[in-house]
Amino acid sequence: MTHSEENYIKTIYHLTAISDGGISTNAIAEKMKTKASSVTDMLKKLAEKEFVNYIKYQGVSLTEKGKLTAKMIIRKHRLWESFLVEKLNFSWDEVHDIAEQLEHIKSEKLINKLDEFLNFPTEDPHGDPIPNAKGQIIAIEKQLLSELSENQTCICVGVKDTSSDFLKYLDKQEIALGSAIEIVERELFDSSLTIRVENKEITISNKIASNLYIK
Amino acid sequence: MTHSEENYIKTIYHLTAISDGGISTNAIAEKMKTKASSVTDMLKKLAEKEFVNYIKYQGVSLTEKGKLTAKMIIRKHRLWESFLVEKLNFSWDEVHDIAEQLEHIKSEKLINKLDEFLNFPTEDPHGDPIPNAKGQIIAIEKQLLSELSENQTCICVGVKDTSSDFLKYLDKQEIALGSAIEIVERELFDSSLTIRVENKEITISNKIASNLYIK
DNA sequence: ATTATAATTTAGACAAATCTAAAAAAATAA
DNA sequence: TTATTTTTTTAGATTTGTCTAAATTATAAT
Repeated sequence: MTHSEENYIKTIYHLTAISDGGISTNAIAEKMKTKASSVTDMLKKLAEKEFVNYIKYQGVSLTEKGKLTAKMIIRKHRLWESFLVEKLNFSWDEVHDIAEQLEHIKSEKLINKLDEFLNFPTEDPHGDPIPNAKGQIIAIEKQLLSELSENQTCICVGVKDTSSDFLKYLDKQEIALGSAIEIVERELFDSSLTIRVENKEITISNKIASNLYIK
Repeated sequence: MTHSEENYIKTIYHLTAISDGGISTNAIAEKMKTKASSVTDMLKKLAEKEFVNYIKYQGVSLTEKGKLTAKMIIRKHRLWESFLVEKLNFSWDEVHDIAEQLEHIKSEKLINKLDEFLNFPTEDPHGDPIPNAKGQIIAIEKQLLSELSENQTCICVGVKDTSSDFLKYLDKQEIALGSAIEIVERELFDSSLTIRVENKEITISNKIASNLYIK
């Protein structure tokens, strides 16, 4: 498994989660910032190695072997992110790029010892579930803040968008995983929300609210 | 800097420590288990990038830039080895291969935070010095056990050979960094030593004694 | 000093991962 | 249904790091 092969498999896995049916060559190319022709080449190789089901012009999907491989890469990525935040005191907007590198380190023993060292966390610093050593994912129940109505209260359990800009905005507003949020008012015109967090009232746009997972 | 370039620079650095003058193409090829022609190709590239001084047929040496690069790679390698042993409870014979991968992770911030997390260690699990953030190496005074005479006592501070076989042998004999060792008898015929470690008397060959650093 | 051997470099080839440009197939619109 | 546009694939080139085999240079031996 090369780094490149692993990156393709991971990308296909993530794209599968948000769209049904075969994943298109272009969708992969766009996500990976590469050219469609490069994607076609790689899909042939991954099909040859039985990580994907691929039929020309008809998109691609992961085989069981491919899915397990993807989940193990994601497990590594999220465990390393947890390590960086929990143990090395990185902030949650800094860890993605480093974890992108660390996820390719090859050693089953390492990742299982890291898991133990971190006390078998079930979610990473962004609230995303961490697959266990068998590749199983126990997803917690969650919904978007934008789906709640006035006067309801909830706990922030994750973010949908994980861009640095969004995460820094949340830091500024003192919204973190575990924060208690109460919906004070919903504006009908633009669906913006006035919420109470940490005893402060702030107004957030619908775009913000629809990128915050709560329960 | 590619992984391959980093590996060549590291190898040249290590070979420089044990031999004077220019490092030969063949020496590098042997150490890296590759072919001399591949080494020649890479030396040209490294010279182009000013990591090495290279004159055809006359061997190679690191420039100041190359030396600093080498030391930063070694810093990463040894800090990760320390992490694996201290925090993840790996034994000292298991960490080399994993650290070979981890040493290529690119993030200055990561390595400095790791350094801090480990409390700025000065030696790795094999007793080798860890270069600091500026690339400075503070080497501790040490000599080989084989150089000591009868009745002298000392403390084990490192190993010269770091092969898994040797380290496992030491584990079996309960010799670790920090162990107090007393020379009970030296056999003239083969220079083997009878030593007292952890209140046990054992006999070790000269080969063992000349791979143990003590002070 | 000449010859033989060893070390090193060059030349040319290959695999992996990428790209551009052109061709082919599929999807969409008229 | 035909034409146009978009998507996808192919063909051929490029870069990186490697290799083998041949040529060159250096070293050692007689």
